[in-house]
Amino acid sequence: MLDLLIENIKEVVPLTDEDASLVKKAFNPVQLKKKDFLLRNGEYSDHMRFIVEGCLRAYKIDENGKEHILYFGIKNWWINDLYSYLTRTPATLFIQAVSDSTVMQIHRDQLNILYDKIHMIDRFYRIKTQNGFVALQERTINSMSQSADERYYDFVKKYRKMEQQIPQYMLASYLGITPEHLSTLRKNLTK
Amino acid sequence: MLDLLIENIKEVVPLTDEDASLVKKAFNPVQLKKKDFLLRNGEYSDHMRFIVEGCLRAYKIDENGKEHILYFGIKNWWINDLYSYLTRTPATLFIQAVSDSTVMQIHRDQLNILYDKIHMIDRFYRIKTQNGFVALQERTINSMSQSADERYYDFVKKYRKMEQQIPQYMLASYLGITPEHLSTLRKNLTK
DNA sequence: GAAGAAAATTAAGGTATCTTAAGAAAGCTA
DNA sequence: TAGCTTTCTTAAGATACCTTAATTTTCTTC
Repeated sequence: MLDLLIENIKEVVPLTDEDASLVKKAFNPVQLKKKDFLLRNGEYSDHMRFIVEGCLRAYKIDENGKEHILYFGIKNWWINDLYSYLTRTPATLFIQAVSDSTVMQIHRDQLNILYDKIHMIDRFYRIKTQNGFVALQERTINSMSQSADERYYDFVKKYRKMEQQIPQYMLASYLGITPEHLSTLRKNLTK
Repeated sequence: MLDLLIENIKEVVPLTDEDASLVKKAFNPVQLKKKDFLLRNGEYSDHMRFIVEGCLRAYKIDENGKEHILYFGIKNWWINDLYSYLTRTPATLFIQAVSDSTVMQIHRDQLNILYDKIHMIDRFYRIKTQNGFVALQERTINSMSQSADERYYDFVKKYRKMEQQIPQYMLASYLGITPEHLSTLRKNLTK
């Protein structure tokens, strides 16, 4: 499990063996059963989290009680309520296991120590966050310029693997439409 | 102009005088008249850019020829087509001056040198990007869970200053609605 | 493998936002 | 200040997507 994490980092920045060993010591595993919560609205998010196995979703519940999924995460992805983590305020997001999952997490205090000791850790999270920003921006553009069926079609094309792991009503929530509407879209697409 | 830039960095990370001097040498000014482009679709985005004065917008034109504004930037903000910058692919965004503006920019090659020399520069962009990510995520949530008039109301409340600098049709584009619709929303709000 | 729970489908009526088009207001430039 | 261009408004008809509710299908659990 730790090896996957170190590999993930080394794909982006170099680490000495000593660095890698420091990193390994700082992370702890969390096991989640399907539907378990990694984080709930109102709790503090004091960890950065890496998915070793499984599938999770980050979502928000609005004032009308509706769920809005912000993103999914699978093996090798990072997932968090970054706002809550950075500002040390209670989480506004829920993070829940879509299937049985394993996550490696590091406490903020530990990570801050690593930032100071290892220049490349700062760089790693810079690059990861930049990539995440770009992906989120892409999504923002698409949700502004495309219709629901185009967004659905693109999602399936891009994340076929993920699409097979998650129920349709979650995909609908991610796409910003109702499950009923997604259902009729699918019917019309296969016609 | 360079002082504003250094101040902006020092608000987030410490810099020695020597560091600051290296940073200063690496940035160059760009003057823009209203409606001038800092970047156009198809060009390469080889610089990171900091706004010293004025107001700019980053937008995309979709396949139907419609503009979608991703964000505005004012004094003290960073603005770029980060995707293009990071992947060295032609820009998909336009960045244009909404009013006469001054921008300080650094070439990727120069910035990469700074990253290696100054740990704190890696950290600075990590933190800036994390903040940007969080802001973009906030926007994504709002566009999924709020109606157009709520989004308009929130924007005005949050960015009163900016709202006064930009024409309404740009605000409509940012909010993801037509200028006609924004116009009717405004009429109904003040009633 | 039966019973209950969760998810997906279908369809009818409703609403937010869009499209088109035309006219009014405001902002530049000579 | 006049004339031209850009921006904003108004309104009517169109459409994408929503809401509600009932039915069917699939998944879970004992």
